[in-house]
Amino acid sequence: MSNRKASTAATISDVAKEAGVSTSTVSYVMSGNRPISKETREIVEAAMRRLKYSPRSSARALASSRSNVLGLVVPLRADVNVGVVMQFVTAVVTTARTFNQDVLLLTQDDAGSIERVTSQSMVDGLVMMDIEARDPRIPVLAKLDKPAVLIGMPDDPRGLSCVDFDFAGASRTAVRHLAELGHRGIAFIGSPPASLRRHATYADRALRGFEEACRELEVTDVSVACEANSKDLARALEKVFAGPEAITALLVHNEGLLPILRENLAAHGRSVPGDISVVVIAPADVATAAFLPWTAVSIPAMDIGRAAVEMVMDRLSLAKPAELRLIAPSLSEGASTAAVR
Amino acid sequence: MSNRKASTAATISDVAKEAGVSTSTVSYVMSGNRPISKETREIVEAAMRRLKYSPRSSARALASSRSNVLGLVVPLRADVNVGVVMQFVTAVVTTARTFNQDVLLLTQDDAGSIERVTSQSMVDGLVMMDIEARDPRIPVLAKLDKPAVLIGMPDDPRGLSCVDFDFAGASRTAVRHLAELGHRGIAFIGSPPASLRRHATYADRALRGFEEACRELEVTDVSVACEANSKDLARALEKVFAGPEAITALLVHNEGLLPILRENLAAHGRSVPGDISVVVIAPADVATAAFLPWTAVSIPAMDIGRAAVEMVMDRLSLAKPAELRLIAPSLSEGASTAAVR
DNA sequence: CTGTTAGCGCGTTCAC
DNA sequence: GTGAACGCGCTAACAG
Repeated sequence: MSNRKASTAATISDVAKEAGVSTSTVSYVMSGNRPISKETREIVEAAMRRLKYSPRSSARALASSRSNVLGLVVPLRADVNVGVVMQFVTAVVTTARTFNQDVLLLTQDDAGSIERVTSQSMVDGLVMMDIEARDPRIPVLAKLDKPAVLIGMPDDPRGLSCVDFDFAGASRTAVRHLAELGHRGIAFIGSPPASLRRHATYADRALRGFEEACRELEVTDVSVACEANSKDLARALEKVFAGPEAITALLVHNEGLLPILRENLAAHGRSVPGDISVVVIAPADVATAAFLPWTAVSIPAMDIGRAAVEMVMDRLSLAKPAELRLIAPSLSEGASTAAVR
Repeated sequence: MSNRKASTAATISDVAKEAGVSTSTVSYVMSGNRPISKETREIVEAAMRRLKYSPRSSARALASSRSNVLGLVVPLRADVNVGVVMQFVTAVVTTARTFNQDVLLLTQDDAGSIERVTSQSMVDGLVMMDIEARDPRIPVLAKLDKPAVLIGMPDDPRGLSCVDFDFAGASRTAVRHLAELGHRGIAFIGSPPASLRRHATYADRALRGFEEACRELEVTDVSVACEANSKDLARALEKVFAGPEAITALLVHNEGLLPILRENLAAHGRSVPGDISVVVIAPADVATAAFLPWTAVSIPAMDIGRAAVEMVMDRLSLAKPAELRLIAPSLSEGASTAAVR
């Protein structure tokens, strides 16, 4: 019986003694790696409960060469959107728990953290956010013996798994929707200049998709990068409306502008959607939380984060080969688009 | 010499062989727990480099009963500000690295995650954000054998270490500043109702500090909770300005409102600071990133996060007793306050 | 002082 | 269902 002073945490051999079996039996009960008779299993489980046993993760990791931890590299750049980042992080952590994995948080600027956690076997795999077109970390990751999944689509994935929202398709969907409403001049208000300069893949691809769609549909297009503040938005709109083109619609790919967009358009004498239609590319909750919901192509942060974790786990457990996955866009109509008049 | 095919990662005994010493010597070279002659040390270090040795963290953790990982519990509530959360997270991760610790990310809603990671010894200590006045997790934490630090000040810390910004003092500082400018009617626009309802300690304390300061200084006060969106802000301002009191200043403790505050005040026919003075309680970068910088009592997220980690490490390494630490507020004048006219 | 020997920490898994 | 080797690094005790 349980007559021990739990002065120190119970170990597997404490449980074995308490249950009157060997430690290997206890281990097999926990892992299920071998069939154990129902009676024995119940005795062991009761002993574990009585001793409040829980295995030391370090011992387990040492013996099994598995940490059950995933590394997640998050960006801390001023030009990325904290809201979107948090959504991804939440999705990754939540999904990881589903696979009985925990998440170690690594920051972009902590150079060498990737090598560190992987060479010390602190993590079984990695998920990386905010990938650039020619990201210098990709060769590093490709050499590792641990699976890595990129959230983003670099030019050359080097055999790494990648998953991302189809930002180009999102732009195309938005342009097509606006074109069908009769708009023949559309402006793209995009990511901050910094994001474009470093070729963050979401920024690049949304812009390219926009330009291609406009060319195909013979729509006049303007595009302008914009920081997430009122001052820069004013400058951007200035540029958009000062041009010779008659702009009657906007595609906005910059979540931080949404709270101030309507007012700034009003300052230019344009009401939404009466004078100008607006489609945004943003997480669904942000798009609908506005005073009037925006017509939006939503960034499915949860789906992307989930897919990223699934892909790491696939490579880990099933030794699946690398894959590229793009998540299809879908447009939901809000109160910010109307037929051109 | 290094004539081994690095088919599998090097271990400490590989290094020992390569250097012609015993494994304990290698260990002491790494830990510095005992003096090693310069020559030996250099031989060992060279061997480590040649074999690209890095110790398995699980083996190290098993032997030393230290994981070198801190758990960080972050809130994912809709009513907390993602920007502030990210700042804390960044501060905690950055500071943790300073102590050679990594950070495991736990989410609030993952019930039992605290017990799980501590009973499995996955973490050496915990940092918890978003504490409520009578937080149900506090008794749980107090029973653990791992040190925990709360970011927030609960009613009864039960011997846990706590650190927070002095929100009450922040409100007092702001009210005093406004009173000195001659304002005799001040409105407090606070956290979302949800935060107040669950008594998030920052929300409660900022409000209480405001009310006390107004009473002391004999200033007329109104206070209203507010969600971070335009619609609710409109309602809140309605309430503030419809009352019988002559309100000439606002104290805003809700970061999410800042991008839309100026426009909404304009809609009420009030310009800042001509008709109404505004002080905000917000992270410094948010307050200064606005079109015109706000007069602000800044939330020093970096300082708080750093202090939290330092306090966990103190308790871990130095076995220091629990302490309560409040970080003093300081007001920086921006372009949103002026003498009453 | 400097280096070594030996045992430990705790699960996992293969051979019987 | 069990015994025992194993994974890998730490450190107390001991020897030169």
